[in-house]
Amino acid sequence: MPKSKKPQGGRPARNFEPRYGANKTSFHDRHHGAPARDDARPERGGRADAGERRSAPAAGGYDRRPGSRSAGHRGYRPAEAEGGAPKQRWSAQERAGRDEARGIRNRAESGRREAPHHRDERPRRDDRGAQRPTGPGTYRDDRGGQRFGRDERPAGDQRRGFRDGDHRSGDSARRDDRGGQRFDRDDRPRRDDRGAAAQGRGSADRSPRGAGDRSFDADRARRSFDRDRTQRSFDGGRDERPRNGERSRPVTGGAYRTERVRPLTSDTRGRPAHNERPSRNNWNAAPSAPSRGAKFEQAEDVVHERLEAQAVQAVEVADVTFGDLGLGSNIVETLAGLGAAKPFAIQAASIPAVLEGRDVLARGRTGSGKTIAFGAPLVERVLQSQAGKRREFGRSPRAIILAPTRELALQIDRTIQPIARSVGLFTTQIYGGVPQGRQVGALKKGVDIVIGTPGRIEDLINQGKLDLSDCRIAVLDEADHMCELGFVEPVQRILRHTADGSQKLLFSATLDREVAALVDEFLVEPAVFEVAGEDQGSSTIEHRVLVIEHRDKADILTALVDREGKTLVFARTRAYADMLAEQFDDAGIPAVSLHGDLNQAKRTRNLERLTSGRVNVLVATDVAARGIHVDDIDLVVQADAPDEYKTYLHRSGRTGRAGRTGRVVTLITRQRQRRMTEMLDRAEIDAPFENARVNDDIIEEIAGRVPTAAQLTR
DNA sequence: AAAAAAT
Repeated sequence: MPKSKKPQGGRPARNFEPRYGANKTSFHDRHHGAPARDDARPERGGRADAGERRSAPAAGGYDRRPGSRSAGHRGYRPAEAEGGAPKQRWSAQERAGRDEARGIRNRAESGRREAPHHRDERPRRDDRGAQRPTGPGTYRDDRGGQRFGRDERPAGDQRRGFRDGDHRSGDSARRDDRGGQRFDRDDRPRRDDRGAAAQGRGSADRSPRGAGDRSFDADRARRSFDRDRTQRSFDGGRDERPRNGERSRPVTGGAYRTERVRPLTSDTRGRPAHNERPSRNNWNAAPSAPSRGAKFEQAEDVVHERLEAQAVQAVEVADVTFGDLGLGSNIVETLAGLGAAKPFAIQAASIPAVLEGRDVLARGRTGSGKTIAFGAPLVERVLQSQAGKRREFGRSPRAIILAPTRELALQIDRTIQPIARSVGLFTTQIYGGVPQGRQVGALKKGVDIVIGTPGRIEDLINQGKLDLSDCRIAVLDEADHMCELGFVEPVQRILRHTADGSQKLLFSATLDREVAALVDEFLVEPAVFEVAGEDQGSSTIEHRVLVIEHRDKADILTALVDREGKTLVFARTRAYADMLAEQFDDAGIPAVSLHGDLNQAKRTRNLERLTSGRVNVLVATDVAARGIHVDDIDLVVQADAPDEYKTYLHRSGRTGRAGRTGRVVTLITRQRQRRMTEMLDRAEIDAPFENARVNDDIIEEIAGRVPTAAQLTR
């Protein structure tokens, strides 16, 4: 797409959502199907505000618009861009997503064991097919299901009004409004764009798969075509894979199709908590789905069968190489240099799918190699899409990777940059807390892959300094987290700036229905992967819970971190993190903290101090809970127990990475035992609860200090 | 409560 239409017409039009008519109408509609509680939401104010602004852009908009109004000044944006103001009223889609996410969280936190009728207050969920009498097919269905049964919603809900029928009607309506120049895309917006990216530019010859690549892209288009035609019948008809128990887990993500990497073992554990756990089981409902165009079905099924067979025999996995998966030799070499000689399971599963151009949802537990799983094929694909083209000065990015924290964005770049550079592509980090200058400078020179956090990325988009219109791949790392309340809206807006039909990759160790809002709007027939057998039995992390007296807490913590290896301590608040770091320091144990109250320089430096081993103790808030990889943290201490099982999983996942051993200890008081039990149950973690006082041997043991060694080190 | 933009 020509760059020229970007800053002016293109982006604002893209943002504008004519589907719902005038603001007044949507406001009315908002009330129509929405329960009263909606009115109490704080977001409402913001939304209404945004809507107002948008309705009178020329008048009221300026005082709030950032940046200069005269050309040549920093932050200048042409007035026409006003229509593309970032803040908008919530679309039905967004609200659906928000409710979705909120519902999941609420259930996770409070209602897991509640009776099913609990959900009846949430009609949208129910008719998602969860309780549909049609049987397991409802769950299995990867088309209607994946779209969350848009055909099934009760009439009258505005949300459904938009979703009813082919979702493309909504898409094209929006496109129509953007102006005539986009009509050329209307018939096959998503697929064709993607196909063009790979096909039109000589990708196939470069691909190790050769001509196969071309057919895969064609396959994408065909599949989507098939889906459009046959969605209805799939909705009701494909019951061929009834899985026991699926109907009893209505809440979970059964709507997604899952292509298993290997047979699931955790499935059989039969924990009661599974009922309400929005993860694992339903993601594994079926190995591979014969749901696409029949012609290509077979080829793809073969691929998955192969993976499955290999995975069953763990030994056979070792036979797959990155090259086999479709990555070029430069990339393979670089991966080897990064220490990834052979693909991990999640990588073996997702790399081919990404290379095909499919949207992918993937869950692999912490430390299982997700970054490479999306990063390596992403680079390959960007490369293919540019094959034969000159890398122009000032070209706009072809891929974007979003992460929830700056440290994670940095870390992802550290992994992906060498891969990209090995094939002549450039990456840049775009995150807040640092001056824009360098980032903007890099963008001006031309960057192929952008890695960053939502705030700054959106900021630069709005300043007209980042153009995502040519961005054909978008990755959300920690996708479920990115779909949480404060995150999802900017993420959605950013994704809307990417090219029509851009490929979407969602990765997380705890991927669940929380991503529904995004999946619904942005993904087309995603492949869904998880690595089977990722239960505690196969984990290398040992979990323990210490039940302590509150007055002992400080001393016990100090005793726990007074040890040889690297220790990561999690605190609930920034202030407490600071306090603990200081306390440890005062006790002669060098420690630093990591949290959002620190400036970015300190954040980076403190994390680096742990990585480099200059300190062995880092006290962090949940800013460090997800994704952060420090090689050899062998003890994670939760000074405050987390509230959410997902947080527990991510925090504890800072240790025991890539098969190494690690230990997690959580401190709780007696009063918290019950909550803790429930949370561990959701996390599917067995951990002994042990009473501990300040000088108990158990603390020495957990710290890894046998008494004698302790004496030696003192 | 934390995180994510800058002001």
